[in-house]
Amino acid sequence: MTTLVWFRQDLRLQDHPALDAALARGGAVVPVYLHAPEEESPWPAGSASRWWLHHSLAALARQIESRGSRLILRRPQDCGTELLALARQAGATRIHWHRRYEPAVIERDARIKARLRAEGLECESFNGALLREPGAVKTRAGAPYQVFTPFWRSLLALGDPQPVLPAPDSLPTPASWPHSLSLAELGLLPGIRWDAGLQATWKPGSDGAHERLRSFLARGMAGYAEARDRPDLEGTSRLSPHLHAGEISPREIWHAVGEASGGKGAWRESRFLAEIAWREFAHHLLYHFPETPLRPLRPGFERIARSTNAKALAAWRQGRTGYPIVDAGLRQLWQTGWMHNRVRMIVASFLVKDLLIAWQEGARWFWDTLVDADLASNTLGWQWSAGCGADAAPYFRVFNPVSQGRKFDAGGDYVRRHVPELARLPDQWIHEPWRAPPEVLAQAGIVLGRHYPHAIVDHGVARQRALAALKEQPIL
DNA sequence: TTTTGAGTTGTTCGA
DNA sequence: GTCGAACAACTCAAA
Repeated sequence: MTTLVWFRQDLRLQDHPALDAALARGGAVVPVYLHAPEEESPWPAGSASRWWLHHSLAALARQIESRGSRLILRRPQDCGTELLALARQAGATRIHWHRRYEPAVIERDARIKARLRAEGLECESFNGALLREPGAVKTRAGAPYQVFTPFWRSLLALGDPQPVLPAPDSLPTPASWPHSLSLAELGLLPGIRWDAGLQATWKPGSDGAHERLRSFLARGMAGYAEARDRPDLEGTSRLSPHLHAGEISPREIWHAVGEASGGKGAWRESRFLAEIAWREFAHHLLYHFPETPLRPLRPGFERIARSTNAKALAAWRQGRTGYPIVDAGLRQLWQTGWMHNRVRMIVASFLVKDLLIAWQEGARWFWDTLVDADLASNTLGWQWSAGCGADAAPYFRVFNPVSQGRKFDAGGDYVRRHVPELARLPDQWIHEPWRAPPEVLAQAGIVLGRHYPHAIVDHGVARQRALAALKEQPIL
């Protein structure tokens, strides 16, 4: 009896319930990955995500091969048809996969499952991505939570997630293998090789994920709550792209935190696991409010007048707004496919409030450029910043890019790293070069408007404009 | 059903 | 320099 294991956002062998269940039944296993971006419209993986996916698949294929098996790659228009064909070619009677929670994917998977069953195949899906699935965490009234804190308390009350499943030592192979494309034939890598910065920053794959987790836990959790807000430090785990690709599971992280703390103290309530819980919360919200990637959770916000200033949007994307911390963030994103969380909030506030541009524009840009682009987390983050989502920031909370820079990048290291033309500016002026005395600018080799742009808006003016625009809207 | 306390991440102003 | 209040009103979740 042969089982197809359809790998999706679960590119790992450890803690893999779909694979584990296939092995438990005995018989051969055929590991399959299908690249079908048309079926994920309107959110097919962006360029940075595809780069990650390429390398993550390479890592997974190596792991599978080291266990005497193969990863079959295909590039179908229609996954249902392809799975059916693969099952026939491999003599498989069962198909296993892990559930995903994006609206278009849920719909597609339901269609596929019905079709495969109608064709006489056994189909089973599992939870491989979340501590608790949507539906497991509900208010007493049975409704989905829309506020994080009670959600988190409720999640904690459910206790520890199930123990981590070990990776198998070997994978039993079928009598004959279906044909596989080469990884290059999936066409995931960019035509123009802009990916040097990504290559230098990341190690996609399960091994890379576990190295990150190990070094993060070794630094200790004591200073995390403060260090995580400092873009100039290595204070965060940087596990987000690994989690998105499923190279590591949240259950593994949960239990690893417990072990690292020796099971002592309030490790379950730690700030770090709360961040893992935010990821869960984002998935719950996406599941229960599937229209939110495109529309505000709070409908009153749809009527807010928004600018369509293409030049301002382009300046924001390119990191040429004239606000150093904003530009540093957007350039870090462009170069490394990632941006520090604190800076994500700063650039989001700047786009949505200072420039009055729709949050959806920011979400789209992040979608294409982030290696951790995740529909649930990206949607939650942008709606939170725009003030139109769950647990949203109040409308009058407008980040000041200068004071945020001073507070969280006091020494200017982060700005200097990503905006090298400002590198010689003293700390005092690094976050507001327009206020530096002319001789200081000259000494730093900067002519504003030539080496570094003038600020595209005056934050004081922009803040007042944003407050007025948001205030005058009747928020139903 | 109604009430009540609370809600990740801020800024500015004036005492 | 420091501190508290104001910046709104709404919605959620539980009692």
